[in-house]
Amino acid sequence: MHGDMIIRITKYYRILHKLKSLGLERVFANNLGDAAGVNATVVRKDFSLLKIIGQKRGGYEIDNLIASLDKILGKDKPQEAIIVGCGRIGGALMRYRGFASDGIKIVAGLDINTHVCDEQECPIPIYPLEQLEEIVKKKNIQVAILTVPEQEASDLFRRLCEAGVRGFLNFTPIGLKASKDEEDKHIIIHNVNIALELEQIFYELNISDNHML
Amino acid sequence: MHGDMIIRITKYYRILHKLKSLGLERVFANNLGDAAGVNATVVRKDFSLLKIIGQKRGGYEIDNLIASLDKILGKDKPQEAIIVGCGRIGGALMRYRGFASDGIKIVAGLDINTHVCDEQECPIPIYPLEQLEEIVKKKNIQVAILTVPEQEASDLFRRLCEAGVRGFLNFTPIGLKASKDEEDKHIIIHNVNIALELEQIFYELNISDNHML
DNA sequence: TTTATTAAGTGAAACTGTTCACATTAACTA
DNA sequence: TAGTTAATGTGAACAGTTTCACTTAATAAA
Ligand SMILES: NC(=O)c1ccc[n+]([C@@H]2O[C@H](COP(=O)([O-])OP(=O)(O)OC[C@H]3O[C@@H](n4cnc5c(N)ncnc54)[C@H](O)[C@@H]3O)[C@@H](O)[C@H]2O)c1
Ligand SMILES: NC(=O)c1ccc[n+]([C@@H]2O[C@H](COP(=O)([O-])OP(=O)(O)OC[C@H]3O[C@@H](n4cnc5c(N)ncnc54)[C@H](O)[C@@H]3O)[C@@H](O)[C@H]2O)c1
Repeated sequence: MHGDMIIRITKYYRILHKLKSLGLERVFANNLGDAAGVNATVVRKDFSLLKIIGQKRGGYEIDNLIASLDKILGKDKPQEAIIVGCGRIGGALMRYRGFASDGIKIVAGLDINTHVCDEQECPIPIYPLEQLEEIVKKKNIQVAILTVPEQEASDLFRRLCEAGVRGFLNFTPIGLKASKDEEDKHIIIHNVNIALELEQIFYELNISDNHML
Repeated sequence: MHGDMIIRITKYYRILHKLKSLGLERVFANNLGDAAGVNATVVRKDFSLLKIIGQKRGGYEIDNLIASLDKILGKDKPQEAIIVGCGRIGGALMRYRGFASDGIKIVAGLDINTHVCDEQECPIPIYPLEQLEEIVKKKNIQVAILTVPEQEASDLFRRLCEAGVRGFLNFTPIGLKASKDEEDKHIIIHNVNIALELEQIFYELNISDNHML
């Protein structure tokens, strides 16, 4: 898969929905490119690789395009996730309303302390950790957000894999890695390492300073 | 700059500190590679490009290596940042203790509502938004974490640039982009888009499902 | 000493993703 | 109907990274 293509596709997807809501029916690679901040040829190349075809001189039909991208992005199936560890960031994510507009739904939280979130402001139920396997199975959960203390991370990762979770958004600084066994199951792990992002920013500023003098 | 090199360097850096604390004095590209999950030649190539030299057959001196990386990562200068928007995620970040171990310090929060954080649990002062320019200048702030509602994002971005901030960690879903004018000032923007990460995970799961059948 | 071994160092090949240049086709124009 | 234009579609050149294969230097052993 081509590097940043996924990111571009999600951008196209968002833009297409906006254009559709504006009443447009077709779109040109050029406009889509402008809106996504990439060159028109990139758009065409992406679609070409994805076997999405447009009409010579007529651009792409937005409805068709959205339907194709729906399928490619997996939006034709429910996109549900659980949050494991409902502390500071976990809690913030539980209360975040912005996921719905992307079709993503947080269906449950798991924590050793189920009183971390008061019912009123947090509409998603929090269950005790013991019910993890039960909930994953009953709700057929594929994706988990991991926001537990770092020393708990790898144990819970194993346990979630075991229970059938295949996608992870890991906020702990632990670099989770799928074992040989898990690799076969195609476990997907995305790490969000906030401290690392900050380090990189400082690094890049540092470089550009050094280059200037 | 070579793509993932920065990320690898920060990994080496962490590992080196751990090895040092274990009492080791020298390290081989091989061991460093194992610990960082990359091949030994990658380590050597990275160091070669960074003009870091080791000793044939003797490996690299950890102290020298750390000193070099300190410089490259900008750790020889104070790494201070402010948080703009001390709500759910902003607040979580303010209360996070994990940055200190990477040498990063959050020195202030800015918010339109300064009562969002009670003094006891949050040791970092929160100032009213009006004092933004004053604080940036007085404390010579280079980096800001942006965790405001998305409709405020681009205005505040401009304002922070204007005040002299050059590095941004943006948690809003708005894709901030430096204007021509700002480009010359070498503004660094890192976007953390949590919804996008989730979308990508679902997408990748979807692909691997499609490939299997 | 001489030889063998170990690990750093590096130019070049291989690979990956992006950009370019141009062929293709549909629609419009005269 | 022939010619022009506006867009898609794509093989190939290009650029950036990673990996490979080999050279070099330092140390240890014989
Ligand atoms: N808060 C931040 O700004 C921030 C920034 C970067 C990284 N992180 C990382 O994110 C993770 C969470 O950070 P936080 O600040 O939200 O911590 P936190 O202590 O506020 O939250 C952790 C939560 O996990 C729960 N928990 C503990 N053990 C558990 C277990 N075995 N199973 C399920 N739940 C369990 C706790 O009850 C708590 O609610 C940490 O690994 C931290 O390093 C946090
Ligand atoms: N919470 C999440 O899990 C989550 C996930 C993904 C993205 N985001 C994004 O992060 C941003 C913050 O989200 P949140 O959930 O923390 O929101 P929030 O409403 O809890 O926090 C926003 C904070 O910004 C302050 N604020 C408002 N206008 C301001 C201004 N002009 N200047 C300074 N401060 C101002 C508010 O007082 C509030 O404290 C949003 O853009 C959101 O889309 C949040």
